[in-house]
Amino acid sequence: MADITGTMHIGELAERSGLSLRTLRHYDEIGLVSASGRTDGGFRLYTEDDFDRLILIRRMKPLGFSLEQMAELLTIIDALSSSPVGQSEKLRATLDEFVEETITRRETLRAQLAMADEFLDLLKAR
Amino acid sequence: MADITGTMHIGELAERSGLSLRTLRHYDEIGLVSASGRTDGGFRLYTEDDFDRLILIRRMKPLGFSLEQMAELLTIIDALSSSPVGQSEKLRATLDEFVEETITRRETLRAQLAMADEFLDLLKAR
DNA sequence: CTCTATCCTAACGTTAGGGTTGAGTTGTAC
DNA sequence: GTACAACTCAACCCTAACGTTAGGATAGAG
Repeated sequence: MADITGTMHIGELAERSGLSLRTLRHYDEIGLVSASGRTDGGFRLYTEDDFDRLILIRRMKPLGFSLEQMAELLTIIDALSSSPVGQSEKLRATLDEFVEETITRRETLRAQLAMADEFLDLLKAR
Repeated sequence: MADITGTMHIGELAERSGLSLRTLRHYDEIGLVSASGRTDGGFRLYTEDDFDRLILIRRMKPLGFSLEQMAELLTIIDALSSSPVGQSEKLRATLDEFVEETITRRETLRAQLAMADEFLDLLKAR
């Protein structure tokens, strides 16, 4: 095995993250969260960092970002945290755009919640 | 023409409902909101009632029901409002199930909103 | 070894529409 | 009455984000 200590198979990651096996394989396929390694037999091996990435993604999902956008955002965050202390204006600008987008989408979510309540009242009135 | 007074073409309905032409045609195709008539030339004709149905659907959408489920619910509501005053236990039971489901989904929406806020905090902390 | 749970890839299916094409329809303008 | 712009039609292909088989291979306990 590629014995990186503290790795898990896809099943454990699925259970811990609450995402389906299919979803995890899909994320691996498109490169959103790739398995950090493989066993000799071909089983995906995931690390604790992979888990963290997934949690981030799960929090992003309700906002309706595409998987591609999420990948982009993760790339930016990674790059920012390992950048030579300064000199990353473009990254920060893009990050700020993301923050703006997120605020907008959050507002949409709030509006949807309101609509849901209206709808519930309507249903109950029957 | 099939001159039912107070009808509109698909374009007007689209504008008033905020839904796309494609969406309206799709809803017609699957029978979710069918045009109440057609011109001799084949243009869809929609009534004010069709508009009301659409508004209801728009309110349901954020809850994540499938179009099929929405169709079912609309059928139930229609049947209930035109039933022989009593005798509609099954319908009412199904309606109650819908209300339950709606409450659950509303809760999910609320949780997602919370996740969105967590995510925003996370982003801003960078 | 063998058994069972878990994992693999490959590939087609699904939902809710978006976009395009080429042809027909409406209603206004003359 | 005819021209014509604006609108509409059906039919098609396309997309994202998985779900769903199907048929095999692997892991690790006994």
